[in-house]
Amino acid sequence: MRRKEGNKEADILAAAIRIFARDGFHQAKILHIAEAADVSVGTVYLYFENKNHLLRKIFESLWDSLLTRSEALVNDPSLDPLQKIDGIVDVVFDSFSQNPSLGAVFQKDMHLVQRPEHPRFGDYLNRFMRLGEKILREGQSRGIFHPETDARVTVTFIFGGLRFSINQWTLNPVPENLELFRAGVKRLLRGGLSLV
Amino acid sequence: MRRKEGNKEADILAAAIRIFARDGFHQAKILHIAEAADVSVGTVYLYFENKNHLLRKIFESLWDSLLTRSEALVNDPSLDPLQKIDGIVDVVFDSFSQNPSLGAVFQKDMHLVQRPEHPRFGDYLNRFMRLGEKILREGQSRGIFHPETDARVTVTFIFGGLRFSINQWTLNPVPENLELFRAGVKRLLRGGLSLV
DNA sequence: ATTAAAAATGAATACAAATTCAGCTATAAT
DNA sequence: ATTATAGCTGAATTTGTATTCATTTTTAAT
Repeated sequence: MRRKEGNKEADILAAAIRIFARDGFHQAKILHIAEAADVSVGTVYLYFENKNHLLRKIFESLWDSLLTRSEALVNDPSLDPLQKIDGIVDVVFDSFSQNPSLGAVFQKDMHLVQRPEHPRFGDYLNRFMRLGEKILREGQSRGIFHPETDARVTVTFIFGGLRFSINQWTLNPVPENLELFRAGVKRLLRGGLSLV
Repeated sequence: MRRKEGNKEADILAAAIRIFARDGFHQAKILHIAEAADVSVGTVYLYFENKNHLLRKIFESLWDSLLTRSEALVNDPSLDPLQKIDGIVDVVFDSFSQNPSLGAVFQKDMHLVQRPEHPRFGDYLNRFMRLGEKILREGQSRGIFHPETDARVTVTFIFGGLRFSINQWTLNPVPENLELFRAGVKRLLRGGLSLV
């Protein structure tokens, strides 16, 4: 028998993230992913059924990580709602800080898996949104958030803002800039623009 | 000679927006666009060089409209910075209220034209962002916006939030929901989440 | 009525790239 | 040393669809 050397599955997945980030899913060529992973084209198909599965795997593990961390945060009774909002911002930024390419894929290609034929991915997003809404409603019922805030609308806006911010950061992914985004977003969410 | 009947160019463009919105640019078939526009495949190529040009035309006219209206708003001396922020929100929502499909394309396919080989589209986005930053800095120098707000970061977040909000609205594009988004976003931007 | 040429058609073509698979390679077991 | 077989390769195949263009249709002018 022959033994597998290294971890080709992980190498291919990491390469796919880089190539999808650079070229976008549909422009990305399997040959380029194979080259970036230092394997042959055929090997990509030994580990992944096809190109679409590659993308789905990327989003599955991303959502798993985002949801696991966010759920822990939301259910932590030692945190107040404002700390939970900051925590969600941290969860999202920290999920991409070590892998800017993943952030670019998250922005550019999420809609490719979010289709009626793959309800799983719609569920992921809904679960994430519901966590956000839960924080907002908790803050409202405790009297520390504006009562007239529409939770659904606000969470949608925040999700879009975070996602695009991450994508813009990936254009020049230096850690200092991510910290600027992190602080700026928290500031805006807490207090808004207006001084009064 | 034969005379053109109707306005096929406009019909094709409108059909392309619908099909791109439904299927995404790369999944969309020229045949489906032709059918939706009630013309033949060949006719699409009489009016547009190729599929990419179709997408570029959509974004060109969208950006022209967004920038023209936003520039007028930002340069209106009768408005204070907070009114200008509300105005930008209105400009964006109003640009899609009559055509939800355009909103879906704006979210899903913008990155396809935003590439180094088409600097024009990078410029459009930059111009739009600079208008937003101008409003924020004006508000800060007038002492009505938080001085520690980072204009670039904040504008990026707002842009992403608006774009994703529009896209979520297009999933169920009833006017009442758009008004919920409009009011909710303005509320959040003005005062943030926290009551204190 | 006939004609000229613009407008429109859609079957045929071209082509890019995803996917396959027959053959090759490396290694664990004997 | 030999063998069996899992792991890997990449040229050849298949597939899907964008694009072309020879042909047909329409209508304005004569």
